[in-house]
Amino acid sequence: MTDERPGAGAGVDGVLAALADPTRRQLLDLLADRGEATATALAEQLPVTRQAVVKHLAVLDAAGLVTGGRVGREVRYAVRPAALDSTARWMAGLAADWDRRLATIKSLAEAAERDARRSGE
Amino acid sequence: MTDERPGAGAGVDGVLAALADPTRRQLLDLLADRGEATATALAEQLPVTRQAVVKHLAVLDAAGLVTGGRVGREVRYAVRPAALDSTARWMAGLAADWDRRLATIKSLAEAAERDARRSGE
DNA sequence: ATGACGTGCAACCCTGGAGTTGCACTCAAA
DNA sequence: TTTGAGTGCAACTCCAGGGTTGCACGTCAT
Repeated sequence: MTDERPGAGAGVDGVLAALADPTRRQLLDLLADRGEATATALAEQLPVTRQAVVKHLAVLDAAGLVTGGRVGREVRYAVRPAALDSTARWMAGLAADWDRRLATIKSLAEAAERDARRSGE
Repeated sequence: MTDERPGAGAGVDGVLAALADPTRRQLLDLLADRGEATATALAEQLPVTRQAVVKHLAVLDAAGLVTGGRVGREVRYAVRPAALDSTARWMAGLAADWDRRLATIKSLAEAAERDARRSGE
């Protein structure tokens, strides 16, 4: 894992799914603080087992929110803001799109009502 | 539900949890297209029951992504971009924050290394 | 008034994922 | 070469939630 998919804005649902879990968000926060940490170290700061942390890190890694690098006999994980950032942009774009569509629909509805008022009543 | 909590940046995890489900995203897309629709109408466009749609709409409503209004014997739902937009901002802020923290940590590490190199070796 | 349509409620499966435990493996230091 | 710390793998439990079915309740039109 930790593969660098180049054209990937496709990771959005992965990021969303990853961010949906509170423990995972907490994990990311811890990582952002320390810069680097091993699964065991992180587990000590959380009310869960190391294994649980490992699984979460795997999910985060698959979502591109985190990278794991081996140093000797331990594995250091670090946060990577890129995926989060791109998802944020995607989301902002979506919000803008909704606004656009809703505005269009609203204006159409108003026009239709004007027409109806003019001819029918 | 559909309560307008004013100071709410607290809805973020609600929005994330809501957005984590693909069906729910699809539902939001359909709603953004039509502007308004009933649960039954939406269910016809999806491979799931009306009941499933109702549950999803309840979740989306609780997350503030959707509003339900009663018109006669039917309930019209509409998308509301506000919550999505605020979450997007929150996310962008978080990404920026991570960047900041990582930069700080990196510079600290480099400084420490310089020191070590100067005195020790 | 009565049938048809739309909604609401409740009980019920069933899968996925969060979490655990136990053990085997690897690497570094004594 | 042992000893211990850190990791990896696998099987297992448990429950939240996505989905369904069935029925009761309101609401509009005829």
